[in-house]
Amino acid sequence: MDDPGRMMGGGLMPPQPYGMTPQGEAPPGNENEPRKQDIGEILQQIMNITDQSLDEAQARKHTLNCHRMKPALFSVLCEIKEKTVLSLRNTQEEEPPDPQLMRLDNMLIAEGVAGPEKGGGAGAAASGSAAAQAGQPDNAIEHSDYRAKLAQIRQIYHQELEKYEQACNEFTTHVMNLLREQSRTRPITPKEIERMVQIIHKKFSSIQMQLKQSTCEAVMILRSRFLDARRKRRNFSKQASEILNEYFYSHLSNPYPSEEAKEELARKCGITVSQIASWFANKRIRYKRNVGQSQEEANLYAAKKAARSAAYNSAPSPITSMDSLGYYD
DNA sequence: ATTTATGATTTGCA
DNA sequence: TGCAAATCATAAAT
Repeated sequence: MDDPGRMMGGGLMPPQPYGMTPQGEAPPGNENEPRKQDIGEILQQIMNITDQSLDEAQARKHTLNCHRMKPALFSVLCEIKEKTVLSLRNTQEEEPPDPQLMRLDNMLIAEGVAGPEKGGGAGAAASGSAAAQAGQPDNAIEHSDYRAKLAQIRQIYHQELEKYEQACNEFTTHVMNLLREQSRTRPITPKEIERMVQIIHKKFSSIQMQLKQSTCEAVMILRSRFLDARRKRRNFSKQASEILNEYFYSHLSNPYPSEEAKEELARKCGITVSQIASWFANKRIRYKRNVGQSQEEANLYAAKKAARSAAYNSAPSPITSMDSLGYYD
């Protein structure tokens, strides 16, 4: 008999399935190659995106977004980010209020530039009341001039500030849109967007600080120009000159007002006692220099005084005290 | 642009 | 310290 076993044995030889690989380790090299290539390509496209025209870029973006590898790329980026974000964690610094900026802000408010719009400024009001004992057209004129200039500065300041504010907002929304759009392609947390916004604001606020700086400078210059006595001399008001001249020509024989008289004149003219003294010193020396020419003026004021005396005699005015010194001559 | 008027400062005197 | 005189600096007029 035959040997079925043999047959069996031979027959049992497992058939070699050609071309049939055990599943699993099949084409790792085979498919990895094109994937790498894809990513490189995609990255290249991303890099090039800024060089392209808008329409083109739009189209490319679209194809990128629809690319079958996009989710993979996204997750890779996520992974990378996961690793690096830890190192970025602590870059979250508290925003310390800049002392310099606060100084500028305080000053602008104090000067009435940054504060309430039509308040007129506390400083101006204070100095105004300090000098408001007697009606003083002189100071009032100077003050209104000062106020006008200050208002001008304030207007420009607010104008510029608003401009910056607007530009900042515009830029911020622009960047936010950009980031939001990019967040479809790469992972961006809201925190990051917030941080970016903060950075932008910081940049713009530094520009604003420059504005505040120069505004402060302008205010300082304005102050020194108007409020410093010596810098820019201002003539006394017509009224003050009248009063002084009347006194001078009424006391031509002895044009040396006493301390009390000086105070009275200072009060009436709205200037200081030392200014009165200075005025009389100048007047005396300049009168003496050319008595002839001053004679006309002397007559003028003598006539005025006479007229005033007559007016007083018929209807006494509420003005009192030292004024009566002008009566005799 | 130049001159004059005028308020402020400086100097020296008593 | 208060003043005269000279001088400075700027506003106002020419």
